[in-house]
Amino acid sequence: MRSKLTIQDVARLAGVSKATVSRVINQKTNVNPDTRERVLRVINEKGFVPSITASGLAGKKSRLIGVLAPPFTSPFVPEIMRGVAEVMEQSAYEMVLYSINPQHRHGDALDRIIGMRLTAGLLVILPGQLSRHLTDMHDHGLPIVVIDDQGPFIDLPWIGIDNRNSAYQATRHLIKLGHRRIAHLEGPTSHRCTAERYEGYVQALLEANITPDPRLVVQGEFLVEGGRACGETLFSMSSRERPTAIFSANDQMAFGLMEVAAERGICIPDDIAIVGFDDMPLSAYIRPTLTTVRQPFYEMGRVAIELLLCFIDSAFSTGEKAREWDIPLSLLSAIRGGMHEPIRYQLPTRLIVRESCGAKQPLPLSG
Amino acid sequence: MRSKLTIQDVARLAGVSKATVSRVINQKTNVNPDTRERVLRVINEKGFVPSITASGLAGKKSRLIGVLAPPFTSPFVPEIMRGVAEVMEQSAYEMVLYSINPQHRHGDALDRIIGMRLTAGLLVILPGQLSRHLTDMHDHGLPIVVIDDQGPFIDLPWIGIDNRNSAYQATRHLIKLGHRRIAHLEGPTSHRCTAERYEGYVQALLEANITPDPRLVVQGEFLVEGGRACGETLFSMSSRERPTAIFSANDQMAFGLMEVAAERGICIPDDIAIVGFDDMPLSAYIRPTLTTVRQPFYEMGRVAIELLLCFIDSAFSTGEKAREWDIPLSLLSAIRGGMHEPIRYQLPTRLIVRESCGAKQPLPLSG
DNA sequence: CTGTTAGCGCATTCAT
DNA sequence: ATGAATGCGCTAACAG
Repeated sequence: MRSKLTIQDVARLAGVSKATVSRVINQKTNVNPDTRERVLRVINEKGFVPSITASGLAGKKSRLIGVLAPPFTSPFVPEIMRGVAEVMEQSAYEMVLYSINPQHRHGDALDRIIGMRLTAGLLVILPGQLSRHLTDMHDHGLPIVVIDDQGPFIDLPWIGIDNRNSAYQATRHLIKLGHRRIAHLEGPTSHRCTAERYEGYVQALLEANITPDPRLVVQGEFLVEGGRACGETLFSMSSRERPTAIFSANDQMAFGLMEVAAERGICIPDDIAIVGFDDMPLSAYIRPTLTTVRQPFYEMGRVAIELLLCFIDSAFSTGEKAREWDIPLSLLSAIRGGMHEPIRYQLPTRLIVRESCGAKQPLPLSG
Repeated sequence: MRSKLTIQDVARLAGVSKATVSRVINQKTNVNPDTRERVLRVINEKGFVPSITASGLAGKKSRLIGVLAPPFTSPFVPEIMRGVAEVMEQSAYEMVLYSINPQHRHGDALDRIIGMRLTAGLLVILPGQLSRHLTDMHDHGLPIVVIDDQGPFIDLPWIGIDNRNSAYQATRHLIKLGHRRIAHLEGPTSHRCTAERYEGYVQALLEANITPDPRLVVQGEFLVEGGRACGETLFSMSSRERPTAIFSANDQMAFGLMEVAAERGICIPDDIAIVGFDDMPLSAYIRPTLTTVRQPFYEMGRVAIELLLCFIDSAFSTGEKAREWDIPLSLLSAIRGGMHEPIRYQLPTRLIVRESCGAKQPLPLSG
């Protein structure tokens, strides 16, 4: 193994000064092409890798990106992280991972993280409510991008989906299949997406001249158990009142619903049609397979981290096009132009039609 | 947001020297309790957090732990990471995450990671074969702990399970249920665990005076698709030759098996009993629920990171150029507790009995 | 016990 | 276009 080299060593071997080596490393233009070549050869031959620590200290900028995420066992986190990791690999940054339990207060942890000034920016993946700390940090210049399910109502650069419209499409699908008595499993009120998905549901009903029936809207906590409870309630209704279809605000609750249905001998989709939300890995495997709204988690991760790197770069350099991202021009100009409207990017969802709703084949979402 | 403080500021506010502040921060004992108290008060009041970057540079030791992991979408990674993250939260270290695609050659990535000397140690989660780089690094003093499925045959501190015995127990369970024609779905030969699990399978057969039938051993690549192919093969056998039970070397292939069974109207467990390996989240939900060997992924993560922190601490506490690569042999053996045998922890697995094997209730593993 | 001094490896002025 | 000098925030040696 090569023993560790410093810029000093490279400078000596290449017959130049440390400053010149530093210039080459940092892609400065004011270097003689000849000299550059010589330095680069030494660097490659010896396998020199600059110390990220020292350069961070000296340059007053870090090459680490902090990622705050809930425990990986949350069903959607792995997919988001896959997108994040792929982009990070291509970048010059490394990722520092902070696992945050959303149940606990994370103010302290945040303080520690920010206070350390270890990272050049923060990607925050947080379901549920957001800490006020984050807005403070952002206002003071720390680049932050948030992925959450709260909808575009926060004051930070935000990546998410259009919950309202997605729910609208899901419900509309059921209506187009002929259902009139459509129930809705809400999530907890603490999540803003709960209200949005509910609104989309109601909107679809109204458009079809169906009067929303409050008895058909029941609430769970986004967990299987809550779905079970709701199932017990709904399936106990008299056959005249019982819904013929259910739109669940997430897949997990739909699973609970399906369990209860199986136990009671209620056939899906013949007796009851079900549509979920999220498209978890399990949803394609459970029997019957679950029709659901797919959230583009992988893309959300990619876009979020790309946006964050954008911020960081433009914070460092004076906005010269540092890289080419597939981010809409409007967004880029917003970033660079220093506009004061918050940046919000809603990624498109897609209705994945499977067995649980009784449709024999996928229908176009916009149909 | 508090503006950034340095040790300098704290020193001034507390009326002591920078060195003293540093001593307090680093829990040195040679500080007057009174002085310590005063410094700590200032630190807390002002919310001072030392720069991990600067201290890393000056102290020649990093407070970052590198974690090399395959993409999070690998089914077992999230659980391992949960264990890792929980331990990290309690420690003074931060985690730098490197996502490594096991398909690609990861030598380059490793070089970059190691060369950067960013991290004080490495936790490596790698299915499949291990890079030789890692052993080199370790021999030169970089603390490393490996979690993999290769069995205890590598020269690095290792956390894993007893594949052979686990497979033995799984097969034995099927035998105790009365099965004599038991097939085995192997994994790819590139994984050492494949051979081990096969050995455990054969051993159980032999102990029960069952002659292993080579036609009943088929191979997949640990993926659902491979399981499907194996299913086609096995279920096409004549009723006299067809196995009555199958032990699959992992759950994913068992899923493929179950799909084919469903398509052919073969009933699990009445027509065929199935046991898997891993206990993936899906395994408890798929119908029928899958009997399988549970790998303690969460615990593996915990134990691995704890062991690694142990190494790192003991490397630091000996004080002598602990982070240099050309570490004295004496120190290396000290890290290993003076023993020269490599450190290997095999965590216990557990057979989770569910519906797919036909047993009506859990049987004790040791029964 | 505590203050002083000297770097850690690099980026960034200044000079030239 | 290049080299010399200064300092990032902190730890570690050495004195007192």
